[in-house]
Amino acid sequence: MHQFIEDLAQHEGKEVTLKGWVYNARFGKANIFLELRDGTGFIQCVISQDMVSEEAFEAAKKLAREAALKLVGIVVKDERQMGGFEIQVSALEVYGYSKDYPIKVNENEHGARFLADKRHLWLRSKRQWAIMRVRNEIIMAIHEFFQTNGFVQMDSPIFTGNACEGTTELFETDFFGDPAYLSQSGQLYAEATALAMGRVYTFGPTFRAEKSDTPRHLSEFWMIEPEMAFFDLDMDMDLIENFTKHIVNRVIKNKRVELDTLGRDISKLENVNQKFPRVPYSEAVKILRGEVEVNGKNAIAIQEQDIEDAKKGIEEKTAEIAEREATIKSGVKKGVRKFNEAKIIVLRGEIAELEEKLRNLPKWITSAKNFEMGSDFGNSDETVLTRVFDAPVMVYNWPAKIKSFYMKEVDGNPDLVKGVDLLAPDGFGEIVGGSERETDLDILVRKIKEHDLPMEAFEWYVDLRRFGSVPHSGFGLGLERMVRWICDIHHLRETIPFPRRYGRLLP
RNA sequence: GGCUUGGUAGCUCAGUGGUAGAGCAGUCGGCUGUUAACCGAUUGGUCAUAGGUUCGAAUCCUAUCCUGGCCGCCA
Repeated sequence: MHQFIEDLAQHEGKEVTLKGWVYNARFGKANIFLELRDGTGFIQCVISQDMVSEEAFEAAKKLAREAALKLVGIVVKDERQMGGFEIQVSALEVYGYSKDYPIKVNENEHGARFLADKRHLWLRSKRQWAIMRVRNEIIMAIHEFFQTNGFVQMDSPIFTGNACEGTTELFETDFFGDPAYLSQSGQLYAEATALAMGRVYTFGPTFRAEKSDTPRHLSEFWMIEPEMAFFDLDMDMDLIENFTKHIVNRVIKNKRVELDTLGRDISKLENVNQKFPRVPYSEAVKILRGEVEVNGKNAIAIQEQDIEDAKKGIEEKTAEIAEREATIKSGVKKGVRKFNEAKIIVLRGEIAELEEKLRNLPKWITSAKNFEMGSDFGNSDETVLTRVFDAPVMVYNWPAKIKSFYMKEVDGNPDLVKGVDLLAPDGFGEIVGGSERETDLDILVRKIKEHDLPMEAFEWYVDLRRFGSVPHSGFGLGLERMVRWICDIHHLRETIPFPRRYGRLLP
């Protein structure tokens, strides 16, 4: 039996056996410092020449990044270390050596393509480790929330015979000779199970065949879809708010080390602990256009300020590069030169990002200012809109024509439907989409026809309105989008172990 | 699908008409506690591919392929 790094505080001063991999190694004449990882954490292990056998020290000299080994040693308190402890090694045994490990300790020194090709190894990096641990915590928080609130998990099928909402492109497969499609949503099935079980949720993979090559899309992702009988839109929004708060607070409580590793500003996450603003679509449009301010903040003005900040940033960074280049040319020691050269590369990268911003922001402002009442928010519109809030914001009562057929009409205003989107702050955009469902048989049938959907494929769904139709609501959460927001990650490809997206099927 | 940035050593990049460069990784040596360790030395490149302009092309032009980013479609 061996111990795990995350439990070492319980073993202070005692001997432990650890099994893991060398994350990084530093070699001195009489001391070798191994940063060991075992999946539960990272810890520095010191191998001193006079504390281990000659054979063991010789074996340790040959270790390189990602070599696998067992080691025995004493847990020693050391304030300099990240976890507060280190291991003074007394014995070690190598399982497998490793040579020329391709991924650097600082993974930022690699391009996206290179890392994607090495995903099977990239997952061993500290940053990826932290993301996957947060992802797991989010999954646990989701199950905990529903399981302790009377919900039953009811899986929806992955093979389906029809396009559920009739819009998105699906992956077609062969089901004993008939065409079958990989599920793009479990919602319609969740409605059926909710009317059987009361309150349910699905938790499963979802597939979309759109050729969307963006930071916010995957071809295969995980979706959670609760559905509740006897629930209206207001209750749905309450649930979305409580659910989101529960997840974020549990991650903050249990995954602090991982969030710190990711450099996540936790105070921003703590902003969820306030009432989420609830804004009708029509009001959101006015905010987006800059016609209405929120807490003294104007959406358009914030973007214009961003442009000025970006320009200023480019000037400052350009000046700093010139200064550092002059320092290098003036003839300095190698260490100083190297330091400055590394800084210059980082600065150039930052300038490239700011220039990208300068190319985009004017387009975003134009899009926001000229936004037409009745159309759907684009990605940049969501970013601009959410900048005036510091908590997630719920936009509700949407135009019927841009939402799905199953959403319930707003009483007295059939042009609007009782849908709600939860938009995360800081430009992370839509995380949750939900609605109160249409309960009236005749209206639902009319809408299916209006959307040109094949009635025969929806007969079973319409049955739900024939036999004890009740008000019911639900929502869908994209798991990876939640991970992305909580971890503050730019691209969804880092939020799932093996991302499947347009142009990427391996590894 | 549209717009756009790039392709130079295993990795990340500089070089923009005149002899192919740096850091990291690798290899060798040094160093009594290192934190992306440090110090010294060293290996490594048909400058994406094809064609063109030129006395001379990594650099200019054309085409093709690949890549990063933004938008659209959406969770």
